[in-house]
Amino acid sequence: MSNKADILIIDDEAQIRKLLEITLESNDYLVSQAVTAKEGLIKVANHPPDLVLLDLGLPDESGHTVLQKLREWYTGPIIILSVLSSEEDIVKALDNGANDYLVKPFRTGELVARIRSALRGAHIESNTPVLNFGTLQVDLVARIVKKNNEILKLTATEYTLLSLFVKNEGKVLTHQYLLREVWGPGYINQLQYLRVFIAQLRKKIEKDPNRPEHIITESGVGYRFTSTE
Amino acid sequence: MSNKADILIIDDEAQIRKLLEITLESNDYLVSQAVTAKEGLIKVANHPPDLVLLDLGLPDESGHTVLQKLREWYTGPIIILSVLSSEEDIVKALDNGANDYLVKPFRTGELVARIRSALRGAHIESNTPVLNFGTLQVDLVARIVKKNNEILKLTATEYTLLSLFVKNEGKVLTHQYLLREVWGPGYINQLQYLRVFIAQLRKKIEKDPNRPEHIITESGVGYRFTSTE
DNA sequence: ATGGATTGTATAAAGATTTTATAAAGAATT
DNA sequence: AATTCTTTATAAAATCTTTATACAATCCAT
Repeated sequence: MSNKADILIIDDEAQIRKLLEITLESNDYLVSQAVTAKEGLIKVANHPPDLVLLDLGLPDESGHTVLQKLREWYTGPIIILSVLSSEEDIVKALDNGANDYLVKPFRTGELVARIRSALRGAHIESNTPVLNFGTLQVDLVARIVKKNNEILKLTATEYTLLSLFVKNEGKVLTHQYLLREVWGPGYINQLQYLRVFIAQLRKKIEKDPNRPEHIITESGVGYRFTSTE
Repeated sequence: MSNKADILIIDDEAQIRKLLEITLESNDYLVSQAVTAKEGLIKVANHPPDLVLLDLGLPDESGHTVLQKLREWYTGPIIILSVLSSEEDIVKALDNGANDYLVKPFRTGELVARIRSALRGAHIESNTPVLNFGTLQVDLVARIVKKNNEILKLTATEYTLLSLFVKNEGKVLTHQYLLREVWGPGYINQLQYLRVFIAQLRKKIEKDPNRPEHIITESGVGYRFTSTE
């Protein structure tokens, strides 16, 4: 366990990656690299770095999409590097959870200072894409749910519902909110949908579906997800 | 009771201050202002804001010095706004503890996005506000009430009533007001409803429901919620 | 201070609403 | 065409709200 911070560069331009590699390594960082969005997401999931440098102009997927996917679970700092200099792009990236945004070409000294600043502000958190709730495990990246280490077969709707719950552990989620998020704004009156799927989810994830420990009913309001510990 | 973040502007240019004031207030922030370094430091000390916007070109003292003095104890986000665009200035400010650095003239949309990002990182918006009243805890966002750290099971009506009380701690709430807010305008004569639910709430939240410490009867008028400390 | 009127509390059964369980019909996917 | 998933429907169970009644405390005029 070295105390060097490791930084993942996601950028398709070889030149930029080389420049960043040299700059960062001479500043005592561990550097890993990814060329495509897909590769980047896999690398972050397999070995979450202390910081991500993300280019918005990737060949396979929009950088904004990558950012959103990362932010579903990755809590470390993400700094955007991009040739796009419009206010729209900058605001969008920052609001999607980027910590900083530098327009290419950038000055390496400034980049390194901004990296230092971002790492300083980063709270070291668990930061694993796998969330544990007693005997229940939820992997938000792989979209895999396990009970007692056995993979559960959830339908798309069931998974969407469960992911909302685990991302908001402890909070009461109202019927309306859940219906809007899972089925869309036009379905906030279809309370019955929700009831059926809550029952199905409980049947799958609870030890005893008749005495649920994870999905708690808040009568007249909604449901709350709790961990048993 | 407002949860607006408050932002302190330290800048000697009246024009900039006015521009920032209008921009920030229209984005629902509370704004205060200081014209000199000295005034700025005093204001931060007297009432630490959630975020500081600091100009480097102050008349009485260098912005870098102000930054260093602030960082001796102030841990909230500081964003530098400056006409100085040299890498040296930027690196110096960031290494002195600034969270971000924008070169003037800046785009207001970008500034506001960077403010949101900085506040997000400072966990100002994210942590749900938990109100403490002795052994009683109320989390209005998660909709969870705890007594001695145990989650209480409140019905929807009980929770609505309690939330009115905690939002108006110390104030006498009249029977009429409570009936109108909880049951609706058509129920202001149903004093009995209120009495039943006050009794139920007391049974759940009070140490000794016969000698209530939180929900105090104001005979002939209404009820008042108090914290025991 | 006493007694009657008002205001407040305690309790529980009746009524209404909400939730669960179950399963069949309809869509979508493979 | 078969399988899986989603929607709709219905009945039963559980929970919550309303209503009713009895009793206690407080207030106020005598």
